[in-house]
Amino acid sequence: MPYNFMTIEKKWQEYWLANKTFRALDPRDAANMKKSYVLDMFPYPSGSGLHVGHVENYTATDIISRYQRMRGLNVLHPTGWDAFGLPAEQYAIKNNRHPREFTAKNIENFRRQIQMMGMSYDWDREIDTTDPRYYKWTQWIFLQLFNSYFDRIDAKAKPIAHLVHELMNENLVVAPDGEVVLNPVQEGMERISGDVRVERLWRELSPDEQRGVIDGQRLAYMDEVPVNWCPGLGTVLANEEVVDGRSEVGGFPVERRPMRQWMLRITAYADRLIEDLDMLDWPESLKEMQRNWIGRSTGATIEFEIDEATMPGASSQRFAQGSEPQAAPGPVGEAEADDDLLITVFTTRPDTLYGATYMVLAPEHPLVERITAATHRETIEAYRQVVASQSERDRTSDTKEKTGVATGAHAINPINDERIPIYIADYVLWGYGTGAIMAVPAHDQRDFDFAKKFNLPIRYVVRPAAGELPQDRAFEPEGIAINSELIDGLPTGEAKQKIIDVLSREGNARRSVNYKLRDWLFSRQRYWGEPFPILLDEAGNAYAVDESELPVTLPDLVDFKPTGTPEPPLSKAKDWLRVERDGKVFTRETNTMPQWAGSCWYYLRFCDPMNEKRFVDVEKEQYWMPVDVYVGGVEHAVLHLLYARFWHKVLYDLGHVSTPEPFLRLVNQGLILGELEFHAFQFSGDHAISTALLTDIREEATDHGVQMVATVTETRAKATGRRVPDDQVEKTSDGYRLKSNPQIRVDARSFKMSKSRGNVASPDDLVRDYGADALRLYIMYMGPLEMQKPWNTRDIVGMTRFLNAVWRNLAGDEENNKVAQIVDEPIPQAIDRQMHRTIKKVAEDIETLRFNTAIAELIKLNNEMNKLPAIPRDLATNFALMLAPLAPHIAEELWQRLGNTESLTRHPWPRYDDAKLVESTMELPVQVNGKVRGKITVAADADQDAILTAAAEAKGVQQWINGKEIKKRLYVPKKLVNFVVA
RNA sequence: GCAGGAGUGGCGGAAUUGGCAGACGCGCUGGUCUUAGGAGCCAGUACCGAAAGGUGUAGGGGUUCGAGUCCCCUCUCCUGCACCA
Repeated sequence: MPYNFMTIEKKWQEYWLANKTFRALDPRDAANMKKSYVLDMFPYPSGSGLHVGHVENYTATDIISRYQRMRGLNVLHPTGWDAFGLPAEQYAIKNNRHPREFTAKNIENFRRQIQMMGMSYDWDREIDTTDPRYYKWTQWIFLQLFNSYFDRIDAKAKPIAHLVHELMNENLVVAPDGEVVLNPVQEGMERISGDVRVERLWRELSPDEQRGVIDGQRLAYMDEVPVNWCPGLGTVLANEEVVDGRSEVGGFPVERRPMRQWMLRITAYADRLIEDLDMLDWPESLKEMQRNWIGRSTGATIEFEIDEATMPGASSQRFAQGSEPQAAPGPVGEAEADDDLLITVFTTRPDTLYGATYMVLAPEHPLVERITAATHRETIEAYRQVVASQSERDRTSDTKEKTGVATGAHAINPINDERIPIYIADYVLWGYGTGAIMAVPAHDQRDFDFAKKFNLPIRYVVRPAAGELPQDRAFEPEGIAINSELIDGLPTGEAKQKIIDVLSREGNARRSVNYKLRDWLFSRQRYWGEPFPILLDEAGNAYAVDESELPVTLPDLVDFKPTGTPEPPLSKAKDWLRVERDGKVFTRETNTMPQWAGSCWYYLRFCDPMNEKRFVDVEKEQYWMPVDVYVGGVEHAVLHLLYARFWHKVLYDLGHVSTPEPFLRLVNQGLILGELEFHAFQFSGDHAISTALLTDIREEATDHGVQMVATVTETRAKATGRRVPDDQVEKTSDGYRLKSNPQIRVDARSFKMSKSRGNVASPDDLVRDYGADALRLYIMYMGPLEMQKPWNTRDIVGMTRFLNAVWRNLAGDEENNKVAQIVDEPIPQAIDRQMHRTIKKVAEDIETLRFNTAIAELIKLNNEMNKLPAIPRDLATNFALMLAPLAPHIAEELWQRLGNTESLTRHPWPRYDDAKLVESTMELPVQVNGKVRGKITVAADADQDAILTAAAEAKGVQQWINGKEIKKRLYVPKKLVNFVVA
């Protein structure tokens, strides 16, 4: 009869809850305890409940937390619910329920499941992002963003009030493009009057202009941008919610259309978000993902004049066009004045300027209408319409041939005054750089392909430092400049500098930095999200709701369905909508915040979750932050983790938090895949196929669900795979084959768990069948935390056996009257040494998150205990303590049965004695020419000569060295002996 | 294409300042106890070989007394990004 995990686990879960065992102490109560903040990525409480991936995540941090409590640390280990979001809302609409009701039910289920796993959260700190007491502060932080701007000189956020102050004092002035810059007079320069580009003083602006300048600087601002509008769902969608031009939920078509939206100025933080990665202990791959996402590249912006003599009939008449372009994120303002027709390009290779033989504008570029020759208008317009109708995916498909059309206009290359034609083409993206390029076909493969197709000249201006120039493709690496008058012979690095220097004297170029990152589209036309704390006047100007009026609660709508138009559902809340302030009528902002909002700062709220006066108490924030270990899935590598860092930095700049980064150490747990599947491949019919012909094995969706298919190379036919049980499969030298018919090849692989595949492991079922402790152990034992690994239910039984054996050794089995013998005797020397080794190893392994080997050590020690006729009490005690972080329920029960009355949660981790680790003798392998031929056992303090002598005489060694010249005798201390013979 | 990670028995995986490859678990084989066992216990389990011995960490080459580990080349798989100028 195995131990009754059902009863024991329930008992201890109730005990922990009732006694608030895992409460973190506030700094004032913590004396001089060292703190540790151990955080999970808190769950979105979906309808399908806890996933084994959650269990992996939360078990890992639970082990760390429990271990650190035993180490005497004050541990903050909280959880909560990231509960706003589209799935709940969709479900509610479909089932005619309120999302709040559905969300509450899901939270309850998640809480039950998490508690059933024995997670040691401090439940007094539970957070729900949909609770007005929480989102009050989400709104408050939004107002911090709204009321701040990014000071480019100090590279940090400051209050808008400070900006106004500086403008009024004329330390800052307003540039023609609306940017705020240092007053040149203050810099000791004179303002040049009559220049179109002159900066203006604050007092020279009208009130409306002043407002425009201020609003244009806010970190939270409104702008007209193209968004993913999904008429079927009646909402905009984030890019990640759009798959192949259709909504991920429901599969409705998604179109790009410009809408006035709230944006957050994350681009201002691009550099700091990259630089500060260096101070973080995060996986290198994840840092790289963030760097790539931000996509910083350095180079130059260069201005090309348009040759107006070549624009016969070009007019400023507007084209009818579907989508309006987004303002260029590039640092150089657009040339607006009519007499100043310039194309600004960004390039990372200014050294190839002599090789620029044409230019390309993105089809959406506003200059296109102004420069297109009358003779080209029709083709240009037709092309622009084709592009506008294409989905993002069609447009960026990599197999696509280059397309484009000429505008008939020409530009002047500023370095050599050459006239070059201007095209539009969809391979130039409006959203990146300035939306225009100088095309250098000799040194950019894309330009090369385009030039070939349109018969444009290809001029090599860089040669490789060694070797030949290619003939049939672009030469992209750096090299030595050629055919480039001013820079001939210069290596690429110097050539770049010189070109920029020369051109910048004329004002035609400057060094610049470009980013892929765009400002964060922060509003959604949904009901189930945080309302913006914003009032709009009749002109559409935004005003912050007074802090004293927070939270702006989500109105309790009966009809919260999308309107079918871009008008958000909140516009139906007529009473809520209208607000009067100081005799003026305002309308509330009816967009809501995206799901990311709540998770951008939840880790701060955990420090002080009940505070009604502040989002987090100063002292508590200083004590707990930063998060010491943060564990979660890699799916949040760029979105959540970038957004949260951004918010944190804004709060840091404004003095609200004390650290520049929120998460010091971050670990991604590896994905748990479904069980290994075997698929046998054959043609339809019974013809076995020569399996060597099978290639490109993959999944394919059919009417009957997902199935495996493979291409048969020579015939280009398809073979389908049928799933077979593993006992029908054998491994051969050349992959897996069917036992019954070795002709048939079997493909073995694991897939992501999914309902449609039917390979989802359910924590509820597993806990019922094996218990929480066994499940925790199994998931941690599967392999290293960070690694992707396949599920295998069959293996869990190993952990069940282990726990049963521990139970037999330490608690006995009362029903079979085999009560374990716990004796108050000293621990026998051999097992004592192993116990000390285990104490050391398990601690090290938990600290380095190698839970799999920690468990292996405990299994080994228990296997040794099996052999003892009776278990010494100290050994039993230490074993229970070591097991506690990993399998807490059984450990508490054993601890109690060993005579302790209090939970072991804060009992000190057992100590090991270094002296006990050393052995008096050691066994050394003896190698001859690097091969092990024998073993010797010698005293641990034996000297080298004695060891070598013993080794030479060892059994099994003699025959390999007898009669041979020993060239070398190696003794690697405490490792081995090696004889090198001729 | 670019970037990052990985490749070790039938399966999951151990072993890293270079030093006994396969810890530990699953599975499997034999034995034992049992009315029975999805329980327990004992023994075995990388491959070839009767044995002696030989061969083995995706493949090839190199450094070294000694390489899963370090260096070079190649292959495969995973993950992310992808016309980013």
